[in-house]
Amino acid sequence: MGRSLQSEFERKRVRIVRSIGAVPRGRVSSYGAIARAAGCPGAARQVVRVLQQVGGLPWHRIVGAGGAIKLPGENGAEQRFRLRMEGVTFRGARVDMARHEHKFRETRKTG
DNA sequence: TAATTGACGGGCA
DNA sequence: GTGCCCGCCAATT
Repeated sequence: MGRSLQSEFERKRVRIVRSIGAVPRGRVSSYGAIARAAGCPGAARQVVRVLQQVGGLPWHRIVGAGGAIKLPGENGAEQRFRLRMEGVTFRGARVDMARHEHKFRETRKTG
């Protein structure tokens, strides 16, 4: 097969990028959930790296487990602002995950 | 080559 | 609810 030019890491990164991009407006997902959806369970830190490196992604829709905003300082404030602008509601300092967590669906046909 | 660093996650006191 | 520890992965130093 001809995809040998891409390393395993690069392919994982692509899947992570696509998973992040799949989170619709008004909904959120967590670092760990994105990693799992991309087929890389346990690679939450890798999701962070992608968010930092790749532009044009809905970075504000990615939060910590339980809906915690993990960005420090002004960046965290902007994330909350952007989420609110999309209609996302909070429960204290955290996103109301019960209402806004995005559910990824498997690539299974039998749905 | 080894140690350190991060927008992490989960278990436990 | 909070703080500490350990596991996790890759890039940097």
